Amino acid sequence: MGKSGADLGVVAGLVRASFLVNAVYAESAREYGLTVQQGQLLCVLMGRPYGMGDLGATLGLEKSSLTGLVDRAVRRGLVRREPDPDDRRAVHVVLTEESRALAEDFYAATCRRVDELATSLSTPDRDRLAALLGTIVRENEAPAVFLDTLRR
Amino acid sequence: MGKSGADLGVVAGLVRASFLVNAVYAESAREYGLTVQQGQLLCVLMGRPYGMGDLGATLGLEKSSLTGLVDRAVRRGLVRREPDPDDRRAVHVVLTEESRALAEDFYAATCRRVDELATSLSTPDRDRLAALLGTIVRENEAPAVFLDTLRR
DNA sequence: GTGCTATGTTCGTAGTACGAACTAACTGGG
DNA sequence: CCCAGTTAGTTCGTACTACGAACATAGCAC
Repeated sequence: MGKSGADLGVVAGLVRASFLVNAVYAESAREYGLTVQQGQLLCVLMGRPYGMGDLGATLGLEKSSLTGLVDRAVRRGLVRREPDPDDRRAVHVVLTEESRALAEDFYAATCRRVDELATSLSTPDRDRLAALLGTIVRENEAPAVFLDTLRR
Repeated sequence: MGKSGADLGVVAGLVRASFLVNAVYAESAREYGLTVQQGQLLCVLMGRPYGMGDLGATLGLEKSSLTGLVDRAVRRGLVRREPDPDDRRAVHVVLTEESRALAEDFYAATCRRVDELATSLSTPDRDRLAALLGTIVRENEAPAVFLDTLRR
């Protein structure tokens, strides 16, 4: 079976829903004077500091791309590079004190907006959708680009 | 209720699933020597020609951004600007003969990859997911950035 | 036919993303 | 101890993305 029947429905649904999420993410970022990538960086770093290597793997970027992203984020005071005490080549990228609040506001605003995309669903449908997407995310090892642990 | 319980599950699920879809889309585009935006442009134009205005609305871009995207696509022979016979200010952006095949290959490859994201779901679960995402897409009037009409 | 609006383009700026080439630091074998 | 090879990040050049402001034309309404 695999590729027949309602399959295209799933595919088009996923692609178009992604398009909506991207738009909402961009709108949120803009509201906070961030680019999408900077917003994503903040959301990742809310969880914990990362080395450049891990950060690139998480965001799906080449290291050369990441250097620039972090440079610009440093210039805007969003993050800091801290030396790794155990490895003088490595750095830890960390949120600054000022940007932690910004990151949390951005995160909350983005959650609210994404949540609103699903307002037309009933509570049980939301739960079903969450479970189905959860399976996809788990099976494909989507990195922690957006926290899940602040529920309630 | 609104913001309690498993809500964050839906939000994080949507955001992370989008991240997966974006990655897959980028991988597909790369395989065909396209940028993500050029791939998106081809997918939109597969349906029908668009004027710059409609195209910007569909892709969520300002007109000034679109001019450049179309310029580069023209330079690569992906699309053509045709004069609108009824309005000498307006143009229709159209796929070229050569790029139609490319667009269809890209579309098919992307479908395959996105489909693979959901291989761990049972057929009824896929149908449920398609229905739930369909509701979100419909309620939020997601534009036709990815065709849905080639279903069997 | 003279203002108003709509359709696109141009220009300047900032940011994104990549690969190739590079530097510095760690690591393991001898 | 030392050196070869690996690993962590940066630099550089190129192409592309996206925006707003300012612009030129063409249609439209009165």
